[in-house]
Amino acid sequence: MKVYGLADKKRTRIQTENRQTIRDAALEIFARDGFRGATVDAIASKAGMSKPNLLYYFPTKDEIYRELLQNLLESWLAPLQEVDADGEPTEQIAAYIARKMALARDFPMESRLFANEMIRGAPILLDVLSRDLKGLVDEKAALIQAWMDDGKLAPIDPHHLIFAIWATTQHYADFDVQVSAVLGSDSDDRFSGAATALTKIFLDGLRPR
Amino acid sequence: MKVYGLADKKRTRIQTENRQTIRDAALEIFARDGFRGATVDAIASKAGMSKPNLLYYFPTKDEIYRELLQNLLESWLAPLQEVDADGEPTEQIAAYIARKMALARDFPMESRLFANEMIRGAPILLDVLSRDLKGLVDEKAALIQAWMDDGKLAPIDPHHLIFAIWATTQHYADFDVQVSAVLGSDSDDRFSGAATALTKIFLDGLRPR
DNA sequence: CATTCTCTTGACCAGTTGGTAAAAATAACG
DNA sequence: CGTTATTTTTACCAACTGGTCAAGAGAATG
Repeated sequence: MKVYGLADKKRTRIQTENRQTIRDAALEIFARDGFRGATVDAIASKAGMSKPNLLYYFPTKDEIYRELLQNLLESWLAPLQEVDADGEPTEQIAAYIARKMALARDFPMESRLFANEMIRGAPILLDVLSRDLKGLVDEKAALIQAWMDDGKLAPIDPHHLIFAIWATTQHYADFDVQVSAVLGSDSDDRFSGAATALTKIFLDGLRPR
Repeated sequence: MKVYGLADKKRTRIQTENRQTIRDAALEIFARDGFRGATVDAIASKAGMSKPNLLYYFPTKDEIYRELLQNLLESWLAPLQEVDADGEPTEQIAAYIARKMALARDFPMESRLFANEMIRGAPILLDVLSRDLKGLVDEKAALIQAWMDDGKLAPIDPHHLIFAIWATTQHYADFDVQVSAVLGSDSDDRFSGAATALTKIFLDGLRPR
């Protein structure tokens, strides 16, 4: 019996365990080598099983990749969704930066997987990007714009503001080698230092008051 | 006669042309698929020549990749080097952002190539990162710190400030699909809008004055 | 404990991979 | 124009690629 049927929900204990082991291994490999550069053998080896055994749980390399991206998107959109129209604007932005920063710290491989998919032109995610993501961003951009119109925030194109928050936070996951080569400090210090600096930059900027 | 000798400077017209054609093709492929995902066949095909023909000009896939990274680094460090200790601080920062933004606009594939190398842990560039790059960044960070100590800029960890400028500008090259899926506007508008927004963010921040 | 269902393995396959060798075609040059 | 050096092609190779298949090992259940 094949295990990966899409509507199939009755899973054995072994199935549940092994599928998760495979996901974990695949995330590492895909995040580092990209879809084209990753091999089923490498994933199987990291998962501690033979290639045919892995392919018993997932039918194709493609299917593993798609499932990883699928799982990723939910947790990826959450921090922006939580931006609250009823909150205090600068507080909401600061909290959003903190949430994204925590995500970069705790799930760096997910961030790199996403970056890889973007760099190669988002062949899998393009649809969901221009539908769900665009919808959410437009909605929150409108909210931020309203805050600006009320004079509660300085007027800055809210779309680019959101991009800037994405870019700066994800940078610490995607370019971790570079950051650590330059800073040298340990991982915890880097992320907490980054969080402090980014909050200052986004809220107050560089020009002295 | 082999063509790729390192100390070999006497190049035929055909050699010069074909080596450049290969570099251009390889940049596209490596930037999209990463080192592991790129194939010599794909590069040769994009360059309009056969695989053995390509390998007459570059001995290995590795060699092409290394040469691209080599060429890249010079133009990559330049904008930061140009930050001038004798200039007006906020002006210098703004000009640096503008230079980096122009680079992202005009050389997006170079940016993606670099991003790919970082994501996979910088196996080729790690040394030069922790030597040359760290040296340059530390030097300019000290300069920025001096400006802050003089009260000419608000006090923000200058290393993280530099990272933030890298992240935000390169984002528009590396994540171009995402940005264009969300914004939809044409490329010129995206980049000029980004430049305006980023300058405001970095100089004045979000908190209304 | 026998039987059925699940899981794992080894052997295999066709296509692709990075790269080589030698010959054929072309260009450069005296 | 003949000769030499450069460039391109054709044929090839061993290793690797994603994936299949059938048989065997192991677990679950009556």
